[in-house]
Amino acid sequence: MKNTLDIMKALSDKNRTRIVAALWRFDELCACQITELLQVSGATASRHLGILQKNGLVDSRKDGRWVYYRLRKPEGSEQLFEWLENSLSGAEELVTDLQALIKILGITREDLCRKQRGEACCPK
Amino acid sequence: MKNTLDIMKALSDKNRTRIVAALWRFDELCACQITELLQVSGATASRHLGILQKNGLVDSRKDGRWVYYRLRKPEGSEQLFEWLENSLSGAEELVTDLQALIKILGITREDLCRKQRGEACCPK
DNA sequence: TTGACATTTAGCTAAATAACTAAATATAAA
DNA sequence: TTTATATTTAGTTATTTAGCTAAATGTCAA
Repeated sequence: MKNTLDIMKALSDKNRTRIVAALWRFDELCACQITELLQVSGATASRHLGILQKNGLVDSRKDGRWVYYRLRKPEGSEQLFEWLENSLSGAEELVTDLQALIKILGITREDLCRKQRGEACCPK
Repeated sequence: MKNTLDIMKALSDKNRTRIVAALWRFDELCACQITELLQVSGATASRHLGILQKNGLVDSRKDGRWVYYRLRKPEGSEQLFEWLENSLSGAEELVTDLQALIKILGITREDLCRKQRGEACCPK
């Protein structure tokens, strides 16, 4: 029972659902791209990713200084994700996120991270 | 998106999930029976029922002094509930709840409510 | 009409959680 | 090796939420 509740709790936060939805569209995203998408501090993004990972909803892969995340549907959660995907289809926030992600992916990771430190540098 | 998150939030509380599971077994239960099952104050049970109702997960029917609740699956939530039912099947807490409910349903509502006021009166 | 009583609402407290900043860790480049 | 930097962890604060008690509401029965 605890596990069931934990999975729902992990998914019932707006920022974490936005992460999941982003990973539906783009197979793999790095922490800094997700930080940029959510417009929160890196530490906050990291915590949300940690909660998703702890509950088996994402996997991470370290590549040098970057950590990449991708979705992982826990055993037996197919129906939950089908519902979630249907239920969220067309959600305004996620359409906006998709557009933002396209821009974010057009920036090199180096520039993106520089941007996050506040040094003006990137194409808008 | 808000509605999707609200439904998951409503379901990711242990006591509220116990209410939903109880209503899977027994079509209709009154507030005092749910209060007895959860072993919380009447006000707390009422609040949980209110949250479920606000999010369209239960319906209520008033009969004199008693209010009866039954499940209502919101449009398009079939997969969510299928997952929830599978995911919770065999959960220890719910097996215990089922046994408790059988006893609770064996007590008249009058005695039950007297029991809740602390006056020793009921068969254990 | 009055009193009893099931349920809900209001107001409070304690615990959980999301956000931040700063420090720690780990990797790459100079 | 030293410096820069991507991510995580620690520590703090603010918000949310679950629980309680007490008061309010609505219904039944005397």
